[in-house]
Amino acid sequence: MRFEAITIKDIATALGLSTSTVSRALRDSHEISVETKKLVRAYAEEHNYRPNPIALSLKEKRSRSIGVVVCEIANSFFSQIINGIESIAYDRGYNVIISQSHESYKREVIDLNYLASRSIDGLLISVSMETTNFDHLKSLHNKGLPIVFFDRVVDEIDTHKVIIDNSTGAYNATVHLIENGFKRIANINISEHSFIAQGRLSGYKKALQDHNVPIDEKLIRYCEHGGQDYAELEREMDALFAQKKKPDAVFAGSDTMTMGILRYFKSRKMRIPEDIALVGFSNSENADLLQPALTVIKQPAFEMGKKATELLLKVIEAKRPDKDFENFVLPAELVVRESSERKK
Amino acid sequence: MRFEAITIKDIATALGLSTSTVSRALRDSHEISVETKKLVRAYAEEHNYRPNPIALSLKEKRSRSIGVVVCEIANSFFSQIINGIESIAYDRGYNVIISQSHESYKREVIDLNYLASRSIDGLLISVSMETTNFDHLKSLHNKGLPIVFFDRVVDEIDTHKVIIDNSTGAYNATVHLIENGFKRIANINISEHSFIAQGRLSGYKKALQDHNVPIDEKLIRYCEHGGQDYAELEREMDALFAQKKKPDAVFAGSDTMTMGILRYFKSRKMRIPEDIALVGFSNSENADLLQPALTVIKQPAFEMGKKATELLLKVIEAKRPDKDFENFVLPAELVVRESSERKK
DNA sequence: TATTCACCCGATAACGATTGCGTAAAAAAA
DNA sequence: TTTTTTTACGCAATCGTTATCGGGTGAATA
Repeated sequence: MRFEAITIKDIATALGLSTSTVSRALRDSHEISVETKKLVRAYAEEHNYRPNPIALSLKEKRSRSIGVVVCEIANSFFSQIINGIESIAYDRGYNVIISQSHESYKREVIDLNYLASRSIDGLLISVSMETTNFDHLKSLHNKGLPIVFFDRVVDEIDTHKVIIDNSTGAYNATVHLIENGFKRIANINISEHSFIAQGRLSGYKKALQDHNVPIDEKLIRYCEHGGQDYAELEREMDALFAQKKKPDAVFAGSDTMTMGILRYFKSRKMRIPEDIALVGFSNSENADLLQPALTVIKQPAFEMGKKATELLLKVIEAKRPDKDFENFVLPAELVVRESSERKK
Repeated sequence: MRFEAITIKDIATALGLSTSTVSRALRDSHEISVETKKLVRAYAEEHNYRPNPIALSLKEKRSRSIGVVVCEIANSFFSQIINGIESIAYDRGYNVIISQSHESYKREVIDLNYLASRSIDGLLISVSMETTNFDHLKSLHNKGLPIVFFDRVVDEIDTHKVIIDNSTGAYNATVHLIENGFKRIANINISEHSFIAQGRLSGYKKALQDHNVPIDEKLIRYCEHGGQDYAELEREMDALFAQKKKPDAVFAGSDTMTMGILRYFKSRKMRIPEDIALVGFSNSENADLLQPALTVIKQPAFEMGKKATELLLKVIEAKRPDKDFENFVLPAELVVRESSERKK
């Protein structure tokens, strides 16, 4: 079952012209007479002619499509980013091919191979949490594939990057907890190796230092898989609460983990914020409807997608390689709700 | 900045062969000698040769990509469906181009034009809530584009369809409310014209009839835009509660509306389920974390995406058109939680 | 009258890969 | 030895489009 469309050749034979003439007429070349143009345009319009993008791609050596790799699209933060990406790509005539790594390094490598073989013009990627070796990305980058990193970026590759100000976001959240009277603030973070976790950890530590709260390394824990796997999160939480000096607040380092921790507390009948306060990174639209309404650090995901795409298209459409790369930093916003209410 | 890959021609000149020989060697043709094959394969391997999919598409008149149109990807139900779609498409070597209609008819038409111009091999679509005229779809279908509908299907177009058993889902939810002692059960539904709303409404009515609860048309309301726009939902809810005989339970017809209604109740300080019970269609992963934990009708979204994709690929890859179309119906599952607890 | 331009258009090659057909050389059969 | 067959490869067309080059016609200029 195939779906056949009208071609320039069809128009040419129908009107007794050559394909070159038809092509030029449609592109409004000055070397075609006004009558011929009219004739061709009318026929094309009538038969709903659309240039074959595949033929164009082959000729122009560009596919007008960009690849996107994220860990998971069923995650508010990333689906909002994708909305931002699509909003720009769509306007500029690019289509977007989305792949999910599901936080697996292996899957990320496969995804990239696949995208490269689909001859994408450029790549937008937020690397998986498992990824510590970046050779697959370096190799593509060296071959000249335009790449823009967003959110989880790779320091060692020199290109545009769009990130959240993780450090300030974490700082503000931690300060907020300190000011509300919490003393033992735990930090459950994503993979220790990740760029994101490092920023968030530094903001957390700086806030404690600035307020003369001692840093207790036992209150800092990491989930290598970012809490995609609830069992992993549960293990880390159990370890955290098995300690003698228990935390009175938890600051969570990702959307999935924030929800997972909330689930953990509820299952253990821990009252929030009376027994334990909770603040976390989250872009859920419904954080205000949760029990309790959650204090979150919200990230400008849509803007991030937009900005990353704009930068990528700039590189793709640049006549000559530009070595002047941007490191664009977007602010995170603290939204205060019940889950971090002042200790009585 | 362009990203150049090795071609068959490069291999041919490097080895002093013709492109035909190289092509045949790579496809393991019997008319190429064993040594030549070895030579070519080794060179291709070493230089990481990948056939150019665009050139193949042009030759084979197929793009190995399928278009997907949904209203919104930042919606658990649809992002889970997309996960299902990708899981199959990926394995079969197809890539997926996703477009969002944002529940706008106009945008849906633009999306389809765009996808058609990108020469997709097939289309998976859940039509927008605004869409009542299906000419844009009929036209593509008549031109031979393989289409499979999912969730929000179009009756008048004869092709494969994958739907949820909306009627039974709604029936079970309504019966559950009746059995828990609720008497005046309102139904807030999506656009009245939609296939989905009709199924859900019929299940709702049947449940009332089977239990001798009178049907009160004043308790049935529709949101044309499906609650994407909170103001619209608010207007309908205000109208519902402005009545003398107020409802004691609400059954909501979509994910967005369920969340919107919960927000509405909370903002009016209405207690759930004491003042008003709530049950709704929702695929949110976190319905159990809400206040109160929400009784939902959960749909097998991932399965739906898988099934629809399998059917589409069957049509695309069929040698000859098959007129025997499936109407695949998936069950919805009622998950009981606090928001519909028995009246004291 | 001869030359020079515009003007308008067609033929051809190219993008990368596949494929039917043709053919030289080697091997097998007569 | 001659003829036939087999082996192993190259040529060229094709998919749809555009860029380059070249050419014919008629009018304006020398």
